[in-house]
Amino acid sequence: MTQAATSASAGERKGERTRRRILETARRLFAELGYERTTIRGIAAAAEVDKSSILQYFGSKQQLFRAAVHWHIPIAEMTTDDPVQTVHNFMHGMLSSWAADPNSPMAVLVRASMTSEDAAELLRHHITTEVVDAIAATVDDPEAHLRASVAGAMMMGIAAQRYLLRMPHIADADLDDVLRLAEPAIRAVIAPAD
Amino acid sequence: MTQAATSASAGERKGERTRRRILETARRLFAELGYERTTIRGIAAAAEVDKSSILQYFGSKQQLFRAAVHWHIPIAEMTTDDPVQTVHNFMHGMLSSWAADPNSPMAVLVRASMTSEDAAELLRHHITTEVVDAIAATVDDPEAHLRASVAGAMMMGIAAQRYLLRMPHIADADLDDVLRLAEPAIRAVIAPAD
DNA sequence: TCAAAAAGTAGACACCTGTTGAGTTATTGT
DNA sequence: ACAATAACTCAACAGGTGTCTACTTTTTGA
Repeated sequence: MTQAATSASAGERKGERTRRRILETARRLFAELGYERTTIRGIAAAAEVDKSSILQYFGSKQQLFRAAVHWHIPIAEMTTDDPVQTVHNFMHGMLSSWAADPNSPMAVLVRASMTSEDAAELLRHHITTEVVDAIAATVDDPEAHLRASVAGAMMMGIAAQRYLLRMPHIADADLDDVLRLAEPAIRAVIAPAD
Repeated sequence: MTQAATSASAGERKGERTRRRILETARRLFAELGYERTTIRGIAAAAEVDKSSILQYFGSKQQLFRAAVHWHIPIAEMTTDDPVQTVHNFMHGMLSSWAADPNSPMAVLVRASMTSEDAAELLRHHITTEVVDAIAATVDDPEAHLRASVAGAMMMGIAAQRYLLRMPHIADADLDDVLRLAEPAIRAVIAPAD
């Protein structure tokens, strides 16, 4: 029982495990409470770690937050020549990912962006360079970027009210029903030709 | 110079003036910073009032917040028989009111609802009973409430990204352009007949 | 096996929070 | 003019925050 017993699975340093546990717990709490109400002491208690360890690993609360909300959107696999299909991919991808994991980095960031300028700037940059630009590229129209932005805002509004705010009717409905109502509308925004 | 000099305009008690100044300042700060980051001391300093006066007038921070976000939507004047007109009234009314006053009670509440369950509950109740139910009443469809909710979510998404998050393209565009793109889409959600 | 390095812990710090209660000043009705 | 009352101010409390430093324990590589 020298080393193999506790360090578990792969030849993974012990620190990696706790680092990941901190990150997962932080994501969960940031998602539930927002940036301000989430405390380092709270994360430490939930992750069964000392508060000092968190600072040791991530430096500061801000840096921990940045690490927690870092995510990647597989744009290449979502954008197609067909706007109908593209809208469906984005919409379904976003909503089902939020449904599967209420603590998804994007949900956390959206929530925090309302009260933290730092978070807002991260979100603006991410959404603009990855989502809006990608959608706009598939739209042949002088207002392509505005159309993509409006469509993105609509999607985010639906996602926010369903998963973050949990508004009565929209949160209770089946995902398919929401998509069935929303998709044609969003398509109308980005597809001027129709 | 006994009383008319300082108590100003109407036969208004002195307390009314400061009460209103506190409320306006609170609205502004709650809008800029959200619920958590807005402090009673900060409001007191900005309103040039002692911190204790705020508690004297409103009891607690929560009660001050509730007073600050209390607003009324003139639904009766907005809903018509024509869904096209109704959608326009709601959309234009909401966006232009946010444009005119960035510290409108609704904007403040939307911002705070992301991090405060108390604020979220206020928003849910207000939106559901006033906006969603009103729109749903004009739609003849078994899914009327869901349709109204999805439409409302879209509107809020646009307003939030334009005025709260200040997303690049959607915040820079003319209001008319945004309305021109968004209205037909939202109409498509609540008017199944078309 | 055993020193070196990594990981984890305890305690304190300086600061800021909402809230309270007692005391002071200004404004009111008569 | 003057007592009654409303409006306001001051100082302090009890609790919570992020972060730092010094220390102890555990894990690691030769």
